[in-house]
Amino acid sequence: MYTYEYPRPALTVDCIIFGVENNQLKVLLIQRGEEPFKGAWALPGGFVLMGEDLEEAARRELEEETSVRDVYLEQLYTFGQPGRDPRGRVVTVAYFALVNLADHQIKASTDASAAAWFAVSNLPSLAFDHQNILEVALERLRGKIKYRPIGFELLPEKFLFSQLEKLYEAILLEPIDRRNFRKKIMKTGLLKAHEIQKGVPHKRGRFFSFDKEKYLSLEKEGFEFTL
Amino acid sequence: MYTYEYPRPALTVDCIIFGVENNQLKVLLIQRGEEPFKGAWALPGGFVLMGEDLEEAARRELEEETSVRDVYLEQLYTFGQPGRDPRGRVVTVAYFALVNLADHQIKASTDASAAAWFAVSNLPSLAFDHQNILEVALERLRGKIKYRPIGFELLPEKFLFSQLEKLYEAILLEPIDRRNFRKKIMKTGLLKAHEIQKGVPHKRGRFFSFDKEKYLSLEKEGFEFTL
DNA sequence: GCAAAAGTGTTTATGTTACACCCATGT
DNA sequence: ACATGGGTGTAACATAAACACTTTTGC
Repeated sequence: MYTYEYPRPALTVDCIIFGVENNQLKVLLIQRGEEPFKGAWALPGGFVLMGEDLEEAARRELEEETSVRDVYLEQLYTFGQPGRDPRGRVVTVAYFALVNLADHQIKASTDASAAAWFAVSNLPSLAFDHQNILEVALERLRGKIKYRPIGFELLPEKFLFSQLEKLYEAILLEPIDRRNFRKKIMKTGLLKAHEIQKGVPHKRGRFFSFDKEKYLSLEKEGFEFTL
Repeated sequence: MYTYEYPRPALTVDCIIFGVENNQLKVLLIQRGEEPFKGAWALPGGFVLMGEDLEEAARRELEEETSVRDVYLEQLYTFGQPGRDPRGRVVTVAYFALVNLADHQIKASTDASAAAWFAVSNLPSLAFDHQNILEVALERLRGKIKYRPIGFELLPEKFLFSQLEKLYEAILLEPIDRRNFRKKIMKTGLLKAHEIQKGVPHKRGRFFSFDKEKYLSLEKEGFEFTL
């Protein structure tokens, strides 16, 4: 009956996957096995299939190329400047993901010849306009972490307060006052206390976890998590 | 040389155009002249051409369908759920625009048979998933107006303080304390004073304009405009 | 003189910042 | 005993919230 008769740009998804390791913010990149930019590092991504929702496509590519599953994923921005891909008109919907490295082993597969974590402060040069995309993602992460509790997605289920603090420092690149930070986070009532750390050559800290259910219900009533 | 051989979704842009009239937040809709949803109200939009950037496409459609030009425009979100268009797979990149109704006369043209402003509190039922898109846009507007000076885009170049205040009330749907509001806005130093209103049957107010240049330079130094 | 909108300051409460010392543990 | 990171409170300061009356004008 009705169909569209227009030339169509190709449509892809690209993923910016953030993780924290050694108190540094890192991004997962894959090394391209094909031309163009063969051998260069790039964001994992690929084509959106016909019956597939955009987020679904992002999750599929994420898993195919990096075996990352069940992570926080959010649409970032759509990049469609003509000329961004030498093969022709390609529009890409970028997603950014937050994973905790402790619980995710990353391995290359499918058409990615290798996958590796790079500190955002020390990136290789990237294929296509991926450097630009990554900068937009970083900006979003730095902005959003101040008013949404997404930082917890980068930590293991149970974490020490010092880990949370160093996470914020790693992302925002500015020092945090330990006492004030703890007061503010504690006042939200969203951390559950767990057992105490053991086997360390100094005073033992307490483990905490983020109470996501409680957050989601408070959020509905207008509560805002702000740093 | 290299080309992509994949089925391609059709790619469109849709625009959510906000304006304020009689202290009410309104959206510009067009009445569809074609099937599907012939006769229904919809967001103005259309196909992205092959050599065209996404924002460029949005501006073109905006002008073709509503003769709106030179307005604030920002990418909102990309909607690509299979089934959102009965004609087949269509992915749309939504943009939202802010215009001041005083300076823009809206007329229908091209394939839109009519264009009209609707109060967001009293919308007709919309074609496709446009109601959902509009809700996302409203959420963005309500969030962003609190931390970026975008409200001024909805007012004429010179405005009274009371207009600014009513604008915020119309968008946020909550009352504002006139004195505190004025103090906060004035403290930014971003309003330029102009002449005094005349011909009104009550005390005359002063006109102000927003100093965008000053804002942009302060912004670079880390200044944040927050309500 | 009345109706309508403009303009203005002070007090109180709340939130934010700055800051330094002792504690517990493994080696 | 020492090195390492964990935990804690208070005072000063800054920001936000609550609140009501007087002014000017056209009719």
